[in-house]
Parts: sequence; C-alpha cells; structure tokens
Amino acid sequence: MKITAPKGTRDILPSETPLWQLAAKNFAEVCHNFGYEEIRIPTFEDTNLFQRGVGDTTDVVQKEMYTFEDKGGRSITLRPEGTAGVVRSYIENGMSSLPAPVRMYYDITAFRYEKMQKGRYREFHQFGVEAFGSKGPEIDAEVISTVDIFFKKMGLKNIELRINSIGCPNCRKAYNEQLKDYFRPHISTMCADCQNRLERNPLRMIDCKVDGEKDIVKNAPRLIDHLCDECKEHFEALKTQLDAIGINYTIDPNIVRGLDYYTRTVFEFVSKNVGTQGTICGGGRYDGLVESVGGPATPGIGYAMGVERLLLELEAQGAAVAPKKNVQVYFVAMSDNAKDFITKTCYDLRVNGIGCERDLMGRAFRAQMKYAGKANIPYMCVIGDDELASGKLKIKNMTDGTETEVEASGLVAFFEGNGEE
RNA sequence: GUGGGAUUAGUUCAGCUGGUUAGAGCGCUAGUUUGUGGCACUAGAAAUCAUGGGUUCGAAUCCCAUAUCCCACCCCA
Repeated sequence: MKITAPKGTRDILPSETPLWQLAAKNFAEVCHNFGYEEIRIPTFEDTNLFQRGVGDTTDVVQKEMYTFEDKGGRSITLRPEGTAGVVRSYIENGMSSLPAPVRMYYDITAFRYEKMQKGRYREFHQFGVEAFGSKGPEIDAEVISTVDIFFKKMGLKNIELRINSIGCPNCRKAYNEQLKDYFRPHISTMCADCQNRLERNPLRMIDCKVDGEKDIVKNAPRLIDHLCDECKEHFEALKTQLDAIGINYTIDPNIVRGLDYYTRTVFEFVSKNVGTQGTICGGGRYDGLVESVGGPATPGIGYAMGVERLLLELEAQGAAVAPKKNVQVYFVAMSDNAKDFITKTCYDLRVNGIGCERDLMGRAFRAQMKYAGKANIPYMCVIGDDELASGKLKIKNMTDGTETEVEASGLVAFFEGNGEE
C-alpha cells in the first residue's frame, strides 16, 4: 500500500523553504523592533483551554478540533490557534507581574479538521502577536502597524486593511436584541443558515454570503452605530492613530470574527486576488479573555497571520524572491591525487565558513563541470597535476567566465565575505 | 457537513468512439576520445495507467464503490 501525506497536510520542499525562512526572519525582525519577544508554546494543550478560551459555541471548537485522549486519560487537543496557549502561559507564568505591556510573538503550526481548499489546510502555519495589559488604542494601532511594516518588508502590495469595532459585552448584548427584533419579522425570507443564526448568533447574519445582498440585510442596524460611548471613543481614537501613521484602511461594519473572545477592535488584512480565502491576517482586541481563562482581568490584543496564504499572495504578486545559495565554489578533480587535495581544501574552507562542493558521484571531468554549471555555483576551480605541482589555482567566475589565479594558501581570503548575503 | 471537477513516469500532460510492446516535453543518468560548464546532439533509467470489484474474447479507455487531489459553499489564518 502506498503511504501518502495525511489529508490536509503537505510537505514544504527544499525549493520552498528559503522563502519560509525569509518570511520568518523578517517577521521576527519587525516584532523585535516593536519590543516583542518570541514565545514558544506546546503543540497540544488541555482541551478545556480551547473550550474556555476560543469559545464553546464556535465552529472551531465544535467541529474542527483534533481532540484525543492520551494514555493517562487526559483530554488533549492539538492547538487550533495560538492565542489561547499564549494566554494560558501568560497566566501560568505570572506574567501579569511583569512590566506592562507584555508583548510576545510566535511562529507556530496549528491544526483544524476542515475540508481543505486553496489556502486552507488541516495543518497550517501562523505568525502571530499578542500584547497584554494595555487598553489601547495606541497599542491597537501599533499591532496593526507591525503587519503593515512586515508586508512592506516582504514586498507585498495592495493588501486591504479592514477594521471594525464589535463593542464590549454590554453594547453587544443590547445590539443583539435589536438585531433579533429587526430580523424576526423577515426570517422566513432568509436562508437556512440565517434562520439558525437568528437566536444563536444574529451577528453573523450580517455577513451572510447568501442573503448578504438583500436589502433587509443591507439596511439592518449596524453595531458600529450602536456602540456605547467608551467603545465609540476607542474606535475613533484608533482611526486617529492610523490616520496619523498614514495607514490606509476601510471601515467594514460586516467584519465579525469567528472566535468568541474578541471585543472592540477587530481587523483583517485581505488580499484582492487570492479568492475567497483572502484573509491573510485577522485579529483584534480580547479584553475579557485572560479573565475567562482564569487570570486577572487584563486587556489584550493580537492577531494571527496565515503563512500559507501570505506566500500564496507573494507568489500571485510575483514578489517572491529567489534565494541565494551558500555554496561559493565547486572543485573539479582530474585525478585521484587531486581528490585528496580537494577533500582537505574543502574542509579548510568550510571550517572558515565558506561553502563549497566537490564531486561525490564519481563523475568524469566533464560531467563534474556540467554539474557545477547546473547547480548554479558561482565559482569553479579545476584541480589537476599542474595545480598540485605549482600550488597556484585558477578560480573561474561562472557568470562572466573570467579567471583569477590564487595561491592555494590564499583561498580562504579570496572567498572571505563573499558568501554572506 | 453540502456541491462541482479531476487522478496515466520525479513532474506537466497526450492517449479519439475499448484492440496486441502505454507516448511526449521538462527533469534525471551516461556519453559526444580524460584541462574548462550552461547550449546542442546521442543513448538510457523511470509507469503494478489511484485502489477494489464488474461488463467484455479483450479495459488506461465503459459501469459501480472507495481513496486522494483541486475548486466552491460553510468556517477561518
């Protein structure tokens, strides 16, 4: 029987990893510049954490989690996202007594049992950021600007920032009632999903894909018009901050994030060409989350970015950069004596941090050169009896064909500083 | 969970209405007379035609089931 990668997983091949590494490096750099430090959390957690943190009624918890019992009878879940684990760690390690705000970023895999399609996998990668202790809105704007700067650094353009405020539990509760009263008389004209949502989660009816174009939905009262004074002030201040930075955004009253913990600020960075999985990054404020997971009342804000979607978009925009290889020089051997010399020479270069290759396949002279050419190695050096006798090596530049004569003892100096980017 | 399309060398695909040894491009290996590569030319390796049944004298081709992949709904990163 043929064994294949499990459904929803995929290999990230050597031809792709350089781009992943570049993205991770750029993301870390941006975060560091804002005072964020990396946290690494477990791949699996107590199932209760996600039920309490992400929310029992969400689709993610109800039908998408990889949950199993371990040999000790504990209910374990492969993390479906990163925020809950970071919050758990924040509480468990007493980070509330650290100087606030406590800011962390992460680079993780996450797991969701979903039917897959473009930009959606069962094992996927997220870059994320969480900041605890500040009520904002200045930090809201900072968090958003980490994404903006990261995208700039990756050469991504035309990503639309959409923001909204979904208020605090108080204004949302009042609004939910209003919404139910508004829709109830018209419910029979709406889709089956919406009929279900009416009592359970009327907020979602607003961004229904089926009924979304209907006038009933378009004219529905909007949460953003019914915020309490404090939430309204917060949202206005966030806009002022973004305007001050010069980050473009559109206000999208229909953004309703699917995880229960969000309050007030919610935002998405949306691609204009990745199709329906266009949300590259989504996040928001979660002022009640730490408390609901068992910690002290602590405001927080964060986001997660889908790395697969990020790279999909990079590719679509042709912004993906060709990685530079580290191997500087290929040694071609003309005799057995030359091979011994090359073995030693390669070792010496590598000890000094210079990348090099030599034949490992028993190839003939000409085939060795062919390999060096195809492998795109920038320099080639042929070692034969002449070189062994004279100690003078000819280094050929494969791009322009020019040759430079170098003493065997001067090889390291010749390539020094050449290999770094 | 719902719906549509697909599955043939490593890879991208061809193979018409069933007919004998299943093809090509790219990639890979070797060579084109052992002191200079990419190109070109020649040769070669590589496929239980996704799996299991069925129809038939005969199935990559027709039928059924299963699996996997892609796309959309839903959900979300």
